[in-house]
Amino acid sequence: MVTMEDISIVLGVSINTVSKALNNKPDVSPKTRQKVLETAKKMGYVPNSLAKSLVTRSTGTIGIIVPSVRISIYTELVEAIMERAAKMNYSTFLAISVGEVGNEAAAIENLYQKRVDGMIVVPVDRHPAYHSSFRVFNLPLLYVLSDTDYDDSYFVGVNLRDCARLVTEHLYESGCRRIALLCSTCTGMKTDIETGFVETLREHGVEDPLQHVFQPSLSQMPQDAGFEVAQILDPCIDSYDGVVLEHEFLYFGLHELLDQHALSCPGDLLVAACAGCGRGRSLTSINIDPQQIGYDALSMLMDLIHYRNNVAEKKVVTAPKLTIRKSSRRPG
Amino acid sequence: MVTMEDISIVLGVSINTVSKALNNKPDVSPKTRQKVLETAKKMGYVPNSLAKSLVTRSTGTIGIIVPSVRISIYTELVEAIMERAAKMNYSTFLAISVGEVGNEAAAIENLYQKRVDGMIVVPVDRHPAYHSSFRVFNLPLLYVLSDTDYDDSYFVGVNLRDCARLVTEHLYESGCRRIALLCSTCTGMKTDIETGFVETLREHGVEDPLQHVFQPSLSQMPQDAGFEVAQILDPCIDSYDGVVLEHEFLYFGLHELLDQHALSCPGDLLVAACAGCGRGRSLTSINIDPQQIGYDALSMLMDLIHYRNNVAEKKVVTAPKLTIRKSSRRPG
DNA sequence: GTGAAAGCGCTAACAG
DNA sequence: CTGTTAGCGCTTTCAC
Repeated sequence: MVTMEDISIVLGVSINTVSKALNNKPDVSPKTRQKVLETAKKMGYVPNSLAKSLVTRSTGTIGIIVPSVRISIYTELVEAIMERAAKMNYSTFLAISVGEVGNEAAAIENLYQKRVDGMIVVPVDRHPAYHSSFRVFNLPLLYVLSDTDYDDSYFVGVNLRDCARLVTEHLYESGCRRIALLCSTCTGMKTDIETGFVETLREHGVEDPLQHVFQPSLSQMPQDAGFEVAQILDPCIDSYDGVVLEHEFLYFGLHELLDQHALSCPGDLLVAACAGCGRGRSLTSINIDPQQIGYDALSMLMDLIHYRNNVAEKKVVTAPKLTIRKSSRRPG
Repeated sequence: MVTMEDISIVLGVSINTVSKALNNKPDVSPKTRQKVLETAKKMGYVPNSLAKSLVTRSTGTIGIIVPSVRISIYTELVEAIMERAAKMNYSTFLAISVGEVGNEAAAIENLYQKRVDGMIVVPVDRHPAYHSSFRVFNLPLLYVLSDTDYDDSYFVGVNLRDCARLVTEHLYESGCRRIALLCSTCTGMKTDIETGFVETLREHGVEDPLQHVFQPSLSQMPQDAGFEVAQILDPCIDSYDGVVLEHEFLYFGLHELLDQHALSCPGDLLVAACAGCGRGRSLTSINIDPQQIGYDALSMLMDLIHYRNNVAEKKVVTAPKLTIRKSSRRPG
């Protein structure tokens, strides 16, 4: 491996003249710089950013932690963030929490060891244990999509509780009286959505709302979770006339179940999802724009990294917007 | 930030006793180790892996470069690799090439500066310029999914040219005589697939096979590319009785086009895709298992990292397997 | 068992 | 403009 020292020896200059030349610092004569640049290229020099970061205390990397990249919301979020970060010459560590707090915490610790300049995380629950340590690390941390209970935290996303309220209320208004909630457990969105759902049911006089919440026994992708939850729902599907989905992907399982029971979706049962990108589907859902959230999150993180605590607002929360589609429109 | 030195001062021991204790090295008395561990935790010590890596010359990170994470093959590939890598205590830098050689090369350079222990890349074309530099870097590099022209390269994936041949031949066997190929340009799979397609057409006596290849003017996601390509195909769709898709996602656009022309898919026109995971669709396609490829790739990379050039085989290429579904089955 | 010293590759003062 | 010195936080000899 060729180092700055190697170059300095070849050229008979000091090692830090090389450093200055290579880093476009002033205080170096044009011809020296020229020569350094040339021989560096000729010798195949590639800077060692470990060494550089060690002294500058900045690595030019950020960390992103999401429950999965196979769920479209997260996929798009990640790609949006990465695309912009790359343009700003930041590299990104990606980590997958699989919706488990343990993995999330481990990833956090790991990324801190790597001395990332900042982190964007989709938190799995509302009170991550590591939260407080970030102040002592003095490391910018940004929660995204679903917020935590800490009000000293930075956040970009939506209020999932409100999403659930809006969606559930919509089903009531559309005439549903017996509504179920289907959840997955690995998206980190369950808690808030359940809360909003339960509240709304209670406001409508339902006694024990929690019994209408269905979730898989194990942590699985929403696509798969949908099928398991459908099985749990199977014995009592007839007693419901409305279904709220935590995530649009859960629909795959439900759809199959409805088929088996010869139930039609907008006919016998209305369905609406709390979170979805809603591309090319006929499912009523809250429209979440992961790309926009990603962009906002990244620019906020960059502010945090560069100006520390001088950011305008700590929380950027988009108002939920319901897009009504076929799945919740009473035919006729 | 608390360092080993801080701990050593508090405990009145030498700094490298702390190092040994923290790293489970022998040559340290049980009680010293115990005390070090305790105070380290109490003081909130988190090792600085930059410093460690600088001396050990190993970072515990790998880099992955894919054209996009919004294309299911790559999504699953990435998630599979990351999941396993995390279990082996490797962190992963992810980079997106958007199917452009420039981005790919930039990402490579960047990751080398970060001194990753190895890289897995889905190459955008068959002769990446950076290839030769890897030997001088002595950095394990593994191409995945589609191979390059270098036979000193390590590779895990399929032979996309064979895939294209198999698919095209299948359409001929099913009775098609005028076959078109629809490509996207950002997946890094175009070249090989085009080659296989063109060869097969030529073998069947087609004079100028290239004129039956359709691709978008710009680099876009296959989903979107499908719509643009469909437009290009629009004037002459009637003259085809078979369509080969580079990627199953291109079907979205084609489907719309067929609708507009009141053409039915297995009826008037047969369709088959060269690459797809084929989940829940009725599209004939080569079944690629990105998860398996990811696993194989990672374990090969680990071998390269740990045992350098002593890996059993340089190329692991899975034979393409065609799954025939509704889209290419003549009705009746 | 433990400590002192050297050094990984680089940047950041400061002198000259 | 250029060179010298002193680290960044850690591991690695090698004495004791």
